[in-house]
Amino acid sequence: MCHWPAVVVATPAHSGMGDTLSYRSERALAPGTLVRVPLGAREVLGIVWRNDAAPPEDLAEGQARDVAQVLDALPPLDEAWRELVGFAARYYQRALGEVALAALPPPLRDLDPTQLARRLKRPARAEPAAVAPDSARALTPEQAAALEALAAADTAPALLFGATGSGKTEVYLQATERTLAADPAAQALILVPEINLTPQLEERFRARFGHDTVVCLHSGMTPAQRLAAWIAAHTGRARIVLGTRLAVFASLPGLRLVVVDEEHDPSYKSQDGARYSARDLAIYRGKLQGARVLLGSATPSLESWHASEQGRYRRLAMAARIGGGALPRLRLVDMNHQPKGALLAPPLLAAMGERIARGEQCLVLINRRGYAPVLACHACGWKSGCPHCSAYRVFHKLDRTLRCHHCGFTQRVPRACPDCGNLDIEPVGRGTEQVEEQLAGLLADVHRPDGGPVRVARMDADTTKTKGSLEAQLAALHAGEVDVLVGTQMIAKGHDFRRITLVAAVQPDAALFAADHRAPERLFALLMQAGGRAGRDAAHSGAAELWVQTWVPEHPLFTHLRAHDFAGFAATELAEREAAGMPPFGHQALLRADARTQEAAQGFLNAAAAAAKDLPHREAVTLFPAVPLTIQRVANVERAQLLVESPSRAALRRFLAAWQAVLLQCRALPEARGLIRFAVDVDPLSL
DNA sequence: AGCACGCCGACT
DNA sequence: GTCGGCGTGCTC
Repeated sequence: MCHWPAVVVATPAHSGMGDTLSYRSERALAPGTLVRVPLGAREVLGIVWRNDAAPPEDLAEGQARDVAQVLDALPPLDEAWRELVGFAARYYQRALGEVALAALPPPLRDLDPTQLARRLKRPARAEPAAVAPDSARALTPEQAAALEALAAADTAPALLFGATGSGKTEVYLQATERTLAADPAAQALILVPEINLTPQLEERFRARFGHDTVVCLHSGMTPAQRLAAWIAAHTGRARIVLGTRLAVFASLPGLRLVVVDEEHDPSYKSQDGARYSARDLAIYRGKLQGARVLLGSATPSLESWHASEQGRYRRLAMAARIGGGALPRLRLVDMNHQPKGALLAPPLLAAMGERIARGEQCLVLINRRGYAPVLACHACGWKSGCPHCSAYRVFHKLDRTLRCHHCGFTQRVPRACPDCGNLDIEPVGRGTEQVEEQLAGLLADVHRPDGGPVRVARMDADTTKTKGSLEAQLAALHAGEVDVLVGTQMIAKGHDFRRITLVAAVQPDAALFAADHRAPERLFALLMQAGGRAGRDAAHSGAAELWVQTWVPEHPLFTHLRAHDFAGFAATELAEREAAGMPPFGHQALLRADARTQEAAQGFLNAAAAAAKDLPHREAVTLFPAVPLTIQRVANVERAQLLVESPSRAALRRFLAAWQAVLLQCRALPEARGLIRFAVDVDPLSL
């Protein structure tokens, strides 16, 4: 008796192969079983998707090869997991095999059954479950109400709309606690947007639930750590998985609760490979597996907010800060009335000086790292363009380099203008390095309570790239060794800074006029989040301020920000979206192309549009002409995209599915000569 | 995606 | 004369 398992292996959609490959096996293999199968000259990891009684008809006699090995030390991946992966592949227009294999921890790919068995036998590290005494268990009335609502029979996803400092984390902890207590096999998945945010949450969860109950899953872990964590989740030994977007694919047979913290954060959308949204998949997974889904944010995505307005999600609001502290007061600085060229306006500097003199801390936010975004020659007009990208190289003064932030191309700063030899080349615009450098001088007259000079520190991707440096810098801040912290948006996120009473956004205006329709939404979230860093200590919160320097103080975004009125802001934005047929009222996908030349990229896209003429649901979608990306060339690759819109999500998905085969044919067309790759981005975050 | 096979430039 | 550049094609 012979079986014909249909096996999924790692083949991208571009391979033009079917979803599964048929192999031969002596044994019946349950769906979800991991196997090693021959593929060409290699032997690769595969997942049994079905167990067929006969080989497919189109497979010539004797063409099927034998399953090489069965990794049966591992329980098969359950049906819910396979359905999640299948859905993600269909929805995001990628090959099933690519999504399925990418969802497994990388080391699993080259482990034979013996090695795997050894890994499984390895006992869990016996570290003491240091359950710390818990000080934060007392709930505010709003937290208690949110937890009660979450426990109700209604299984619709819940949107925890909680102000910064309202205690969302405690709600996550107690929701998890209740979930685990209700069922000895229950598991919980906690998603956070950034690796940086896992350590502090990990600590809180481990303190409450014990060390071995919790495992982390994110791309910053070593392959061996990831494998161990994945196995612990898959076998049920770990009951809480805490991780970034890739953790949404963790195998969790007992999943009963999914938390998506800061659900509005764009990091949940993958930008390469299958471009999935971990937040959206978490919702789907919850439905699939009968798990509660809890989305948390002080500034929800307009998609989630809209769903909660319609009643598809339950909205649980927590407006009050723990300890009754007030949210920071908005201070807008109209830059039209400030001295020309001022980096920080005098009133802002004065306010910072007062705070520092009182022993309080300030945060200065500027969303550009480096010293200046461009270096320019005023004699001939030369600018520090990148030879490989259509972007400027950023001037980094500390190491005297010009660095392209897109392709990484780095050179020493030229002594003179490379074009005309003029010695007088100057930085244009400002970045974190410059703000840090100048602040020391601007605050020279200010003294700390102990009489010492003001201490300014900078935190951005450049100062935190070595391991442990982020932690060290945060520790220094907590210890009060820093009076002013200058940084990019990484300092706005999540971290709990007790003694900060003033947060300043130095030049946020660019986002107000960006072509990207989501830019205001992101700016609002960033400013709310940044402001939320101030006044977390209730004793100081009365005086907490969020300063924003702007050339357009009359912008409606600021009116809503001043009132901490997210609902008002969302209503305005949603009205605009509705009028324009944009998400969440309409649905979008992008077809993106990378090529040697812009002509080839656009040639492919336009040919693909033309070839879509007779496809199903073509009349339900709008195809726009191909256009170059804002940054048209990166690392000598030309980039273009084509927008697809439809009022119907289902029609869009079906159209895209039918289009896939056509796209493969279009790459062979003469007008696509020079095409390097293409990809479909469903529900893109930026156009 | 890998990994083969396959046809044209600078090296031991 | 070979090593190796990446173009094209295949993988049950």
